[in-house]
Amino acid sequence: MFDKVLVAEDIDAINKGVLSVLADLHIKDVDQVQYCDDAYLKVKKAALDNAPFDLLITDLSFKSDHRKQKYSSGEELIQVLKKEHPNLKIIAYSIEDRLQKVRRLLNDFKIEAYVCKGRKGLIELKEAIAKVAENKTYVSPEVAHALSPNIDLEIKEYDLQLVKQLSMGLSQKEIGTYFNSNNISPSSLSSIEKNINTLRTKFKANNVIHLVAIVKDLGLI
Amino acid sequence: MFDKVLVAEDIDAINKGVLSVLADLHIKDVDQVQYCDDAYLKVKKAALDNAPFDLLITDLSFKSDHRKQKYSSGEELIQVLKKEHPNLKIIAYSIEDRLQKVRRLLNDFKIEAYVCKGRKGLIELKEAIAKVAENKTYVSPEVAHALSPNIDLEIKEYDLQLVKQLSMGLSQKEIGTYFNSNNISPSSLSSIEKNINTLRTKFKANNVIHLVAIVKDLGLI
DNA sequence: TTTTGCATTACGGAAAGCCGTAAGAGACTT
DNA sequence: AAGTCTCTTACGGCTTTCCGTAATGCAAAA
Repeated sequence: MFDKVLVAEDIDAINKGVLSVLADLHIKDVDQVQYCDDAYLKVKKAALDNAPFDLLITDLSFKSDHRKQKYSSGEELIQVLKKEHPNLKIIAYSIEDRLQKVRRLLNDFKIEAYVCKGRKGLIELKEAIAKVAENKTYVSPEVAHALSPNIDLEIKEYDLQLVKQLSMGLSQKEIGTYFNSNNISPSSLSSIEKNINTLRTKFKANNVIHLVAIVKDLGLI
Repeated sequence: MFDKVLVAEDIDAINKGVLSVLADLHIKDVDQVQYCDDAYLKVKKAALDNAPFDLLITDLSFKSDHRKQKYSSGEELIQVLKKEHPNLKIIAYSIEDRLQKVRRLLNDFKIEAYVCKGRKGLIELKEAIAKVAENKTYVSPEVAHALSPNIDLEIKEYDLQLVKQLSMGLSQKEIGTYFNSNNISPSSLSSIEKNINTLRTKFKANNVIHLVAIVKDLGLI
């Protein structure tokens, strides 16, 4: 089991819940922060002191407040820590259940576990900690299928860009010139029209406004 | 202080945090549910048994899962409980910090306190419980200015309807006939165009897509 | 090389949306 | 009663979007 664990989570109530789980597991050396930057600093400091953390349990989204932060999201924190401290194991503990995000964290950032905050989140978290301690990985059942290779419901990066630009108020012509100057292809008005049309039927949207609303509701942008 | 308290909150970690606060306050009789419907039933049952709850602490949004629910949000729960059990005091405990929502809960639904989940949420919750026990109200500092009378940034119900219909994919002409058949005035295409235009400048949107995206981001629809 | 398939681009007519102007309707003042 | 102000509606020209068709380019298959 782990000796030294850091918990990064802004909401104090959740923090308390996570700490209780660690207490259940008889992990003595537990530290806790409410800002990403603090997490980064604590990890750095512990490594310098030759007493590094074994495990980081972190939220993904942190409320912003008066304190200016270098790292404002758990994802940024994870990315930098995984690079600078590859031995640190990381469990993401988040309300987010979007498959694409889960996939990126697991496949690209190589985190050890992904646990969804939910009705049984703490139970799953406990299980995740045990698995990770055995050098295994863990993913909450709600999002476990994120890893199955045959999901084609995902929206491609290009389409995401497209809808995002639309949501930011650009006309289709403007998007074309924007894509063109940023070497994003295809960039012709015609292709953009065509792609938007495909997305519209894919998402069963009556028009572009509807499309953007749907995609926003799905949390894709 | 309160004798019998019910906590409605889907995420177990937060639930745990809230319960620890109630334990700190030496409140013995505490019950806890993870679904709105369960909260409703427990309150009903307790009232029938002549042992009603004094206080309900409830989240506003609940994750939906396999269990079909009659009440799917804390707001619906609050609305019905305040009507059927006017003596039950209610504290909303939510991540939501939109002023309009806070106002509606406090002014229209007459809840006793509104606490934002945040870095000091539990401390504020403790304070809120104490205040409410003294028949006072409490509002978290982050959203306290929701009650100040001079906020004119609010969007009127008509405009809300308008943007909502747009986000649902109706054309402006369709919205006109819809408004007409539902006795919402004005309903002419021209007026709808005009109102949309006003909203666009108000929210500094380049076009209607942009407008809907902005309004959705603000959580107004 | 030729063929085939797919993605990209071009174009043009129809529909929807944008915007300015102006006419009608209702309420309130003088 | 006439005037004023505001909200609503109507209309016309212009732009953007929509959608079908067709041409071009490119790469894998034959």
